[in-house]
Amino acid sequence: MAVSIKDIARAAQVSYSTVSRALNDSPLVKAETKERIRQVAAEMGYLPSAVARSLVMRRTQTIGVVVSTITDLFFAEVIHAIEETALRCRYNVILTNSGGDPQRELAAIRALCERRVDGMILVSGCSRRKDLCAEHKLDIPMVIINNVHQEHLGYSIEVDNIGGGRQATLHLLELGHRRIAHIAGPSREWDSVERQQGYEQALQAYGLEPDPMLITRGNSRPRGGIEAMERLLALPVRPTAIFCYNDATAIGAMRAAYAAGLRIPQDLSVVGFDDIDLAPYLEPPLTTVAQPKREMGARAVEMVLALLSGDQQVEDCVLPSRLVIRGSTMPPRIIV
Amino acid sequence: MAVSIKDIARAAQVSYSTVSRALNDSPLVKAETKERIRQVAAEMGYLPSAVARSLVMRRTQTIGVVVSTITDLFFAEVIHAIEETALRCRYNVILTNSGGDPQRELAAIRALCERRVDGMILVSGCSRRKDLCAEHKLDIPMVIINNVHQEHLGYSIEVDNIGGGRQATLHLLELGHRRIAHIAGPSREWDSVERQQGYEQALQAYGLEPDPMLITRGNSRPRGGIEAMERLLALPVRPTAIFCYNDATAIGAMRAAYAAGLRIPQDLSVVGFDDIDLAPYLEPPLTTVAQPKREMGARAVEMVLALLSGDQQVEDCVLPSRLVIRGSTMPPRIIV
DNA sequence: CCTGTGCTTACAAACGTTTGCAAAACTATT
DNA sequence: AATAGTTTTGCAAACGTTTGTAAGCACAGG
Repeated sequence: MAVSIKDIARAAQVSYSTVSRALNDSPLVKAETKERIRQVAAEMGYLPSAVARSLVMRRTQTIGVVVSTITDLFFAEVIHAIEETALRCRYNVILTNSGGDPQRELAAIRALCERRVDGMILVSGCSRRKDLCAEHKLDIPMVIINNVHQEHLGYSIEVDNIGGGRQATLHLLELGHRRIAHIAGPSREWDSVERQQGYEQALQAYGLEPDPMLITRGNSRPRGGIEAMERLLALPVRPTAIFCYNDATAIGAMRAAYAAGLRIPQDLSVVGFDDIDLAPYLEPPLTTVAQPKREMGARAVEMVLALLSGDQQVEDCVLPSRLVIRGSTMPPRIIV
Repeated sequence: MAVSIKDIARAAQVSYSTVSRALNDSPLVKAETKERIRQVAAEMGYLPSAVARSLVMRRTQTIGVVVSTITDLFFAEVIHAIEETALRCRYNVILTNSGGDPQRELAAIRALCERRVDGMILVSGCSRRKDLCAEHKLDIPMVIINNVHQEHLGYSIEVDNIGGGRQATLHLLELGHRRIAHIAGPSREWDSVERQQGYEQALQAYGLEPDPMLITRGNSRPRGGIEAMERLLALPVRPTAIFCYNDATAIGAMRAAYAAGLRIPQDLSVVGFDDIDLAPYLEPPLTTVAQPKREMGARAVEMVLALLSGDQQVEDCVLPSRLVIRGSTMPPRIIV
C-alpha cells in the first residue's frame, strides 16, 4: 500500500540502507546519489513510517496527555499550550480524558504506556501515588500539572494557590468587604484546599475568623456555582463578596446572583480563579486570579523533554499567580 | 528495558509465538499453558508494545484530529465527543492544532500520515481539496466536520447552517425586530456564508431587503465581536437586534453593547450560534442556535470506522440545528 | 507395530525502519 | 602496477509483535 524504503531502493537501484541514509541526510552517502534517491522518493510520494522508526529507535516522539475534561476552558488553554510547544519540539500529543475518574485515568495511563509515549503529562492528575507507581515500570517521565493530591508523586508544576487565594481575598478586604464568602471546589482537590487556606489566611490577617456558614462547595463547574450561590443567598445575612474556586464556578455564582435580582458588582463582588480567556468578556468582566496557563503547559513539556534527555536537574516548580482586577468587584454599598 | 514477549517466553519455557497466542487468548494453546503464561506475564509487569503490533498489523488504532484551535469551546466540545467515542471503540486520538493556517494544517496532516493513523478527522478543515489530495496517497479515511470550503472533499459532516441562520433571524423577526444586524465570521469560512444566507432569506421572507450597513464581520472570537459591535453602534440608526456568527462573537458583541451602556435584551437582542456549554450561564443567558456537538463528534468517528471497515454506504450528513431561546432576546422597545 | 488424527507447540517470515560492519569502488601515492 | 587510504555502498541484525506452516506428541484403530 504505502510505498516503503524498499520500493524506493528498487526504483533507484540501490540498497535500502542507502535509501535510509540518503533520506536522513547521512554524510555516508554521495551527494549525487542522495539527490537522486530523494527525487525518486518524492516522485513516489514516500512518507516514512513513524511506527517502524519508533520500533527501532525506541522513541515515539509522542507525549501523552491525560486531563479530566477538555471542556473547561482552563484545561483547554493549558492543553493548547502543551500541544503548541510539543509541536515546536517535533512531538505529537495523544490526548485522553479521564472524566476525573481515577479508574479511567489509570486505564488511560496504561494505554499511553502501551503506545510507548516518550513522556506523559497529567493535568490535574487524580490518581494516588501508589496506583500510579504500579504502572510505572517502564520508566516514562511523567509530570503533573496541578496535582490533585497533596502527595508529591514525581515532577510537578503548580501554581501558587495559597498566594492566589490570599490575594483575591485581600483585594476584597481592601475594598471594604467583611462578609466574604467562599465557594470551594471538590474537597478532594488539593488546589481547592490551598485556595481556601489563602482565603482564610487573608481573613485572619484582617482579624476576621473564617465563618463556616460562608464557606460552601461547588463542583468546579457553573452548575455547582449556581447551587452554592443559592445556598449563600438563602443565608439570613448575605455576603457582600464571594471568592470562587475557579472561573467556571464564578460564572455560575454570577448567574444565580443575577437570577436573584442582584447586580454585580454593586450588590455583590465576585472573584474567580484561572483567568480563562473569556473572563474579560463576561458581564461584568471578571476579576480573577490568573494562572500562567501558557507557561504551565510549556514548562510541562520542557520538563518532560529534560527528563528524557537524562537531565538530573529537573525540579518541581510552583509558578506565581496574579490577581487581575476587572469589573466584578467594587466596594460594598454599606461599609460594614 | 520494557519486558517483551521473548522475556516471558524465556521465563515460561515456551516459544514466544506461544506467548503471543496465549495473551491473545488463541484457542490454539492449551488452557493450562495459557494460564501459566498469563501469570508470568502479569508477574513480570508485561505491557504489550502497541508500536510493534501496529507495524505488523498495519493498524494503529489511532485517529488523528486536526482542529484550528481547541480554545474555542465549540471545538473543545466537539473534540471531547470525538475522544469519548473513539475511546469507546478502543481508539486513541492524536490531537493537532493548525491555528487556522492551511500551511500548518497540511503539515499536521502529513505528520498524522507518517504516524499511520487509521483515520483522520478535520474540524473546520481549511485546506483546499487539491492540496489535501496530494497528501492522500496512502488512502486514509478522512472526514471533515464543518468544512470551511464549499467544495466537497471527501466525507463530511455539516450542520444545517442556512436553516440555523434562518431560524435565528425568524425568531427576531417574530419578536417584532426589523433592524436586525448580522456579524458574520471570516469571509473564507463557508459556514459563515451559509448562516448569512439564512439570515438574508429570513429577512426576505418578511419582505425586507438585507441592508449592507447592517452586515459586518468579526473574526469568530470575542474580540472581533466587540469591534464589529462598535461599528454597528456608530451607525446613525442602530439595530435593535443582532444575529452573530457564533457564540464567541456574540459574547464580544454583548460586551461592547454593555460597554456602550445598552441593556440586553431590553435595548438590544442578541442571538448566537453553537450553543456552547457556557451559553446558558452568560448574562443574560444566550439565545442561540444549537449545533449537535456530541453527535457531530460521534458521527465523525463512526464514519471513519465505517470507512475503515470498507463500508461503501457512508454518506455525507448534514445534521439539523435547533434554536434555543434564552434570555438575550425580547421584543424591541419601540415597535418599528 | 504402524499409521492416521487431533491437539499443542515451535519455527520462521514479515511489518518498515536504523545502523554497525564488511565489502567494494575509487583516488592517490609510491 | 601495486598498495594504502578514503569514500561510498551493501549486508544483515535488530526493534517486538502476529501468524502461516511444520513438527511433535498422544491416542485410537487397523
